[in-house]
Amino acid sequence: MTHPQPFVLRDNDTGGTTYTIGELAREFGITTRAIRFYEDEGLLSPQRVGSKRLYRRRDRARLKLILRGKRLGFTLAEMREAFELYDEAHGEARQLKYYLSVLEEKRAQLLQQRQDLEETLEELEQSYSHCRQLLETQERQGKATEEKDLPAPRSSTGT
Amino acid sequence: MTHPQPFVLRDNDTGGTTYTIGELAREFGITTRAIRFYEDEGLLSPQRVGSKRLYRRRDRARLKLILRGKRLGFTLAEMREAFELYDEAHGEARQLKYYLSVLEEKRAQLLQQRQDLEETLEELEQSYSHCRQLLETQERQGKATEEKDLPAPRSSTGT
DNA sequence: AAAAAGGTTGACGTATACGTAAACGGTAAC
DNA sequence: GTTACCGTTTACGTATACGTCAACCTTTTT
Repeated sequence: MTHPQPFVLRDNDTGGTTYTIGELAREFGITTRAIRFYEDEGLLSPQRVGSKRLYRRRDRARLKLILRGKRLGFTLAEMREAFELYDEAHGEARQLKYYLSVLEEKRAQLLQQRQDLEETLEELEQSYSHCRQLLETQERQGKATEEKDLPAPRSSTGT
Repeated sequence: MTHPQPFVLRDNDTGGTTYTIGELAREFGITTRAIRFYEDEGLLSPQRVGSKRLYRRRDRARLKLILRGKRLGFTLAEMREAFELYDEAHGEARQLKYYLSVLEEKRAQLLQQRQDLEETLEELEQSYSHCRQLLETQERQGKATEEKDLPAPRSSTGT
């Protein structure tokens, strides 16, 4: 499995799929600035080829985790903590136990969030169908109305 | 229903349950500063009694919504928008339609978030049981270890 | 050789969501 | 009356997460 590769590495070949910073930025719809920032904050540590950063599958996976974490409201510091713990916890029992306690904490947090989410979704859907009912009633009554499907009908007498 | 109340209002009685800013802050575990800030940002508009703010059931409900929204990652600006739309949408079809489109957008956002959440929870639980297995294996092997249940076992040779 | 298209490191700017302190007003208790 | 406690406004400070230049390399294309 880990025997030396009998091939001559051609230039950019580091023995696996790699990505430039621009490719990742495009793929995930973020800026290169953001990706470098995550590195500054200790969340990524890509290889270097000359002065350029080279991202591998693991880096890409972490970036994915970062973005998902962000959507869930985790701060970059929290995620760095998590990554560090994960990296360090491969052995000693104390580390493992601490890691477990952190995981439980995060779990509780996510469960609370799921609760919030379900509640909000329900209210949102109630609001939605209530609105649709109102609309239907209106449309049956006043057929003389023009102007439909306007995108942003805020105030019309502005400066 | 809306006939004038035949009672003389006694001092603080505004005809319903009311709260001071301090009460709300304590109840929700936030600072009064935060509550005033939400008002500055147009998310709350309590009555005034003299110079003091007086919060009613509706204000409290909104505060609850604000805090839940925050836990879900909504910005204050987004929530103010939502409140304004809700308040304005009680009538005209155009407003209602716009409101509906916004609701759909939010719904999509929340569904994505639920997806993220479920994925994260699953990975977290896998990580959890993997860790526990590691621990059990270790404990069966090395019984000579001391020091258990340490809370934060980070590096010990710091400055 | 010159331009275009990527990459690099600073360094400063910005929006959000408050924290913190100052300086003041009202009122209830001692 | 003064201490304590609650409230008020004004204003500056701060952490997070980048955006936005600037000024500079490479490498490739023309």
